[in-house]
Amino acid sequence: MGKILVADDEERVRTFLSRSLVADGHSVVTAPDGRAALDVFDAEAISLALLDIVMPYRNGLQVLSELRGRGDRTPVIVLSAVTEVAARVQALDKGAVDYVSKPFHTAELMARVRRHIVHVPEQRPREDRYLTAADIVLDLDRRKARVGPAEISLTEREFSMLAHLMRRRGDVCRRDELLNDIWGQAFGPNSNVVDVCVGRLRSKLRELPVETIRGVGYCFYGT
Amino acid sequence: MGKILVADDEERVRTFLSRSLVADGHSVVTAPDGRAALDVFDAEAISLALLDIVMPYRNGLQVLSELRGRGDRTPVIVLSAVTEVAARVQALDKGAVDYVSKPFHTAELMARVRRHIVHVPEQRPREDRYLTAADIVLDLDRRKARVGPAEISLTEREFSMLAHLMRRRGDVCRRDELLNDIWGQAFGPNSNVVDVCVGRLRSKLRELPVETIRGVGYCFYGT
DNA sequence: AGATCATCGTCAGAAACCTGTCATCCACCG
DNA sequence: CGGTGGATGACAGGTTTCTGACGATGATCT
Repeated sequence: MGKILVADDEERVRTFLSRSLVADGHSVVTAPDGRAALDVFDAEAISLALLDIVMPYRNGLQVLSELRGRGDRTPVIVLSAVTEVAARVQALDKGAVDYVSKPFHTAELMARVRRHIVHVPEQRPREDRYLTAADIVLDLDRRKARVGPAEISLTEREFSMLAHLMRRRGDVCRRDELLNDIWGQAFGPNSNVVDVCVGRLRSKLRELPVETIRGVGYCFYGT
Repeated sequence: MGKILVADDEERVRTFLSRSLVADGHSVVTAPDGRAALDVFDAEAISLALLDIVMPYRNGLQVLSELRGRGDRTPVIVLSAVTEVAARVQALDKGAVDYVSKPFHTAELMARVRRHIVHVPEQRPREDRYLTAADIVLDLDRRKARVGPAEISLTEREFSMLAHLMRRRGDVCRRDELLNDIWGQAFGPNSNVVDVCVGRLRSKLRELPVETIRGVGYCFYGT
């Protein structure tokens, strides 16, 4: 039976995970960075990998891509402190079997491990902080949008809305999808919050590349 | 080819999920409670199930147990508003492939669905977003037609009409066929909606390769 | 505490838009 | 030349979306 690879740059996390996994009856190898992780794959029979996203040399997603590129189908669970939906989607689409965000509950993680034991050229070294599209730079930490020279501050709702639209740029976001993702299910379908919010956004950011798809929702076009 | 089963006691959630899944190219069946969910498994080919935990008659976990008891290995994703770790662990140990807690983000859930689905649906393998013929590229999501450099937006009706003609390019579409396929049978044969719609289309898209077959209907010629 | 301010959901009216009908005109066919 | 079927422009009714005003709420400041 193969081992479980734990790759994380933090010593503390590595030992903690090792201990939990061993206590659960698995055998474990660890690696402190992406390069080392890949080396482990060459050297040992790995039956499941836990990869942190943030790591030196190669991040978890890059390791994942490289593995899949080699045709290696070992199940991978991606760990990350990043809660962004985009990261999750990216990881899963790249072939991770699961995505768990830190802080995680040990028992849950162990259950997920048990479950799965028996997978872009888009380099994103550390730029998780800014979301850019079509002249707009959205600062995810400060909740501000920069359009050319001007910096515009957004309210909570406006910010979530814009971020969502920008992440899914090119795709049509249905009204109910936006409602669900930004407001949660606390709203009846007869509310026009979404429209109002888009309206406010449009009046703050002149020339916002968001078009209305009548009867459906909105779409952020532009690269 | 199998469908995705959505079992949840809340109407709102069911329709929301259906819509999202359909938009993602899957076909969907729903069930309002556990008993109905099991019936669906007997009646249809299901390639993945989304089960809410809280449901009448049988809850999601019971449904899951019963399925596994029968030897059915269909992947199941458990949904729940319950955030307790215990519930998660239980679900995963019972054989769920994933556990997603509400409120969830649509894009993430869709990614998880894509991840776990057994038979990739042929409805929309994702490249089907554009329909191309004779200099015209039709964006099926945004309801827009691109002719050379120009992008023209279409109304719902115009869009359906053009899509229909383009898909059946080379064939003659009879008037009553179009009426039936696009408008449904709610129209008497003495209406000229079809003509008007084609007319509007022709005036929006100059050089539309659609010819009139006198006494019969219309035909999109061109490759 | 009281005052002030920003945020945000609701609402109602306005604006924009969609779409079927109709009357009229035109092209084709015999 | 008459007749039929198709094209076209105007219009009206209905629907969707936008927008500005308002009030509730909660945070911040004095």
